[in-house]
Amino acid sequence: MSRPTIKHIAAEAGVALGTASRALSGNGSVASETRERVLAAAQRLNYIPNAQARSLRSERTETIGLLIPAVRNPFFAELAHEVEREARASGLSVVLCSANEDPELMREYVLVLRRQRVDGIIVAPFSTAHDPLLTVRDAGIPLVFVDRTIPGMDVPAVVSDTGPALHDAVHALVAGGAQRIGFLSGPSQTTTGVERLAEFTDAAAAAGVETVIQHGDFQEEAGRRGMQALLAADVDAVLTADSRMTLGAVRECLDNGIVPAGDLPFIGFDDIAPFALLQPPLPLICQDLEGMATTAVQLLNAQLDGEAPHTEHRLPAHLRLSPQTTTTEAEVLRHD
Amino acid sequence: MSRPTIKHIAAEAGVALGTASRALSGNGSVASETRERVLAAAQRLNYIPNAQARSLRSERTETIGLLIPAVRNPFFAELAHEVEREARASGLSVVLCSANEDPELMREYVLVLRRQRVDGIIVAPFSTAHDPLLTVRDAGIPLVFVDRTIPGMDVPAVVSDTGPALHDAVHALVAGGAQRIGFLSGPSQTTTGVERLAEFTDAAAAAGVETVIQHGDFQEEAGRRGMQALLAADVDAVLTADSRMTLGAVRECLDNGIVPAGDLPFIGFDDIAPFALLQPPLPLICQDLEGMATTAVQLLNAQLDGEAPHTEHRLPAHLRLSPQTTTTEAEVLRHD
DNA sequence: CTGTTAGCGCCTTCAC
DNA sequence: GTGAAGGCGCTAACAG
Repeated sequence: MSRPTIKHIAAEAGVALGTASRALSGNGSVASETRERVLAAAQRLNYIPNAQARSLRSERTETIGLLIPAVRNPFFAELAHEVEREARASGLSVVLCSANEDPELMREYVLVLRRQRVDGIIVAPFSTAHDPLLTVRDAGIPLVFVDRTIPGMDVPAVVSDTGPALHDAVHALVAGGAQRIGFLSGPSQTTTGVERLAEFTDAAAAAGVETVIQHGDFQEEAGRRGMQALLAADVDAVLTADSRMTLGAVRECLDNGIVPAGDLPFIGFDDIAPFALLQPPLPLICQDLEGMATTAVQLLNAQLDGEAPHTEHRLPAHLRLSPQTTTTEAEVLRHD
Repeated sequence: MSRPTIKHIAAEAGVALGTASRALSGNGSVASETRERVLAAAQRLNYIPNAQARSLRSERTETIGLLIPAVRNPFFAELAHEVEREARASGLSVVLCSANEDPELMREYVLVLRRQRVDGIIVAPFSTAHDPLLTVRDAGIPLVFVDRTIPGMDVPAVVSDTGPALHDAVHALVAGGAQRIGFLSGPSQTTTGVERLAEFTDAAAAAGVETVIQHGDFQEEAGRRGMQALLAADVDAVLTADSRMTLGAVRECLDNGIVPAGDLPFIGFDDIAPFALLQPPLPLICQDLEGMATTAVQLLNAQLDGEAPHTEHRLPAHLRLSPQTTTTEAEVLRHD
């Protein structure tokens, strides 16, 4: 037989279709004895409700979309994991769309999500092609930005507050004797790129230390090139602004026989798995991924409940000098 | 206004609902002039078809499920990426379910996928609790195993053929002077655990080299413990059977001041990003992830087309001595 | 409390 | 080539 429907189980239980529906969904009142019979029938026939049909009626799919640049990027894999966990806690399923850093693909995925009538979308915006997201917002589909935001789009966003951590990092490097810090910055088209650069230059100015800035596009290759340039510019310490570029910079160092944080003072960005293999441990600026995911899902849920949450939420990042260092130690260091 | 439906665009174009449907879906014949009008109306109203309603009729969601132990595991993140790419090429969307290594969660996700009426499921089985998968198969839902298989379940599977690569690896270690090879093996409840162990012991016997075997559960912690034991057992070379345990073993080595493949001959498993940061480069047994993903989607598509594909597909893995080494070099080595 | 009925948005016969 | 009508599985609103 084809998949059993509510009709089948109603017949099996000897009740009307509507009664079976009420018994199964829990909405509306059913005599407990009747409900038992219906549930038993459902069990017997291995009934599994059809989510399509249900959402056709209810205008709700209990499904959200998560749009990220790439699952292969450990930072976003981790984010996806946390978002999924948090969404499940609210009874939401997640359709994960990994756009492979391709704006065209992103446009396509937005369409897929809209066709699937997801209840809302959490997106880590990575392209400068914003029009698909504008369309989503204008269609009234609940939207949340995570990791990055798009200025002027008036969409709730959850991002990291990296200022204090970058400040701590600069001071830690200076305390270690740095006089000329190289900074691998993200692209100036992104909010994170702009902010972190400003935060770094502020901290460096305050500490009275010389700086060399290299811009990149948040990709590993840019990290390599940037690192080459920094080495050529003869910096005596390095600070980075995202995980991919850190990866590239580290590899570039290693290829040149330089051990990051060993031969050259180095503070990286994001606590992703690869860095755990470095010897000595790489000091890192760590974002609160779990908090970001939790907040993002909450912001989406708030919109699903008809609220209009504040536009920007900032979660503190912190400097971690070694895997054993606690936040407290970093705090102490900050207040030196 | 709420989201436009076919009815709205039919009205806008001044045709009947059925005609609009035909024009939009391309099924059935419509005068080209009429089609133009309908398409224009759809464009004007920003019409986006409702996938739920469509699949309610068509009994097809054009969506497949991908069930993996964890996205945070780079091997599976990579697999997810490749599956998604290949699925998209066949016009299928992927619902990614990352079960966080939890059998209970896996059971839950299977239910979600069935409620969503996905057309089929690709799963990397990781639990010994097979009953949810049995239920899927018995319900006649197309199913494909990837990475691992479950003996006796008669489900098409695509796995790696690691025999030749493990053989090469043993020979490479012996050629390097190894006399007592430690092997970090997976659990004996998994096909990959059993097979790779057998392949290793065969190769070791053929090479006449002593072996020390440590079993683990494919988790990083097991890799650490296993490595401790191997060090205590005084092995002079190490070979591993999966990426997670390799990670753990490498970290354990580093924590003890031993450089894998530097101080101690070491061949790891799977070409995941973290290993790229190791100095010297870690020799690796590399699986053909792209091939596995492609084949898995093909096997699923074949079932969707009513075919009954062969049960087991094996794709060759190969030994890569360094990132620059080509397959050819490894081939040469094998035929020594 | 339960049965009946009317759609949700779409596709697909059937007539014309 | 086009219009009208029925139904996919389900929920909700209304009678009884």
